[in-house]
Amino acid sequence: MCLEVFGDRWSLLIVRDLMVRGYRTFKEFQTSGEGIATNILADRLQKLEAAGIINPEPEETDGRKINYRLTQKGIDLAPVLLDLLIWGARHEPADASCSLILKMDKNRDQILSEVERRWRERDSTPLIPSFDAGMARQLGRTQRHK
Amino acid sequence: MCLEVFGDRWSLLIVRDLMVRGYRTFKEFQTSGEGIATNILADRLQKLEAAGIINPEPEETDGRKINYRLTQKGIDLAPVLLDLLIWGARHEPADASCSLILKMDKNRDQILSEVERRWRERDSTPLIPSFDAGMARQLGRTQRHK
DNA sequence: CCGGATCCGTTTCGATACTG
DNA sequence: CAGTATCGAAACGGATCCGG
Repeated sequence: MCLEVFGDRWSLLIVRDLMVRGYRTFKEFQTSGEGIATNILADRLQKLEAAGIINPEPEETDGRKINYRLTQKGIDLAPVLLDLLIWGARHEPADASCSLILKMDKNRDQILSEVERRWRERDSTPLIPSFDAGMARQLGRTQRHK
Repeated sequence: MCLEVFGDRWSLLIVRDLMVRGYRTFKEFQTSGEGIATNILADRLQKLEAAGIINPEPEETDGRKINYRLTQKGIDLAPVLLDLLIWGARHEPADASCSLILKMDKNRDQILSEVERRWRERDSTPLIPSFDAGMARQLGRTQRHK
């Protein structure tokens, strides 16, 4: 079942940050600005691992550090996220990045293969900025208290 | 933000049942087999309405009955669900319907326009059975107690 | 009957503090 | 840095009640 990923407020954000931004470590997620609590973060990382979506690999140079990385199954979520992004752009009040995102609908396949290439080659340079911006807006925390 | 839909265990199931199966009424969702509590169901229907994803319209012949229906914004979620389904089929242990679903990847556009046509013409006949089966397997409740 | 609303016990979440 | 421990807050689930 995929309700470990969807049906949860954080898992999708983690996947996004791994895929679109170049996040790798516990710390990066923690200070991501979304304000996830450490225990929840730890729990979600575990569950995503159990679901075969991410994989923790100790860094070679420094055994203490752990680098989380999407598995093939994880990177295969890219089409879902991209469609979600397009959906949001289409129905959100107009905004600068929306027209850019809607253009992405046209080169859908091209963008997806670019995402996959980056993942395969461990290329962590920032992805298309409007992709990131759109994702942030679309999936951003809903600021629920104070 | 779209976290009213994703980031919740039930909303996506409701959208699925509206889109793929022909569900329309409170009762149908309630007895859907997923075992949603009536208060939660009422709450989610309200929230989906507030998000502009569904629309309640009283039936003409019988004012008591209410028919819930996806809005344009709601039916536009079809690509996301379809990709989610394909993702699940690709990574779930092989199963009869998987190969069918993977074929859907090829006629993605065709299937999406068929879904939209059904919605536009209020055609509630069952959709491609393997679509439904896949969705049920993919999004089905995780049987969490007893 | 249908579409909820209300009450209440239980489970899960989340913020903060703390630890190896 | 990468997590546990704790504990109050919120969400959930079951049962029951209610208006049309």
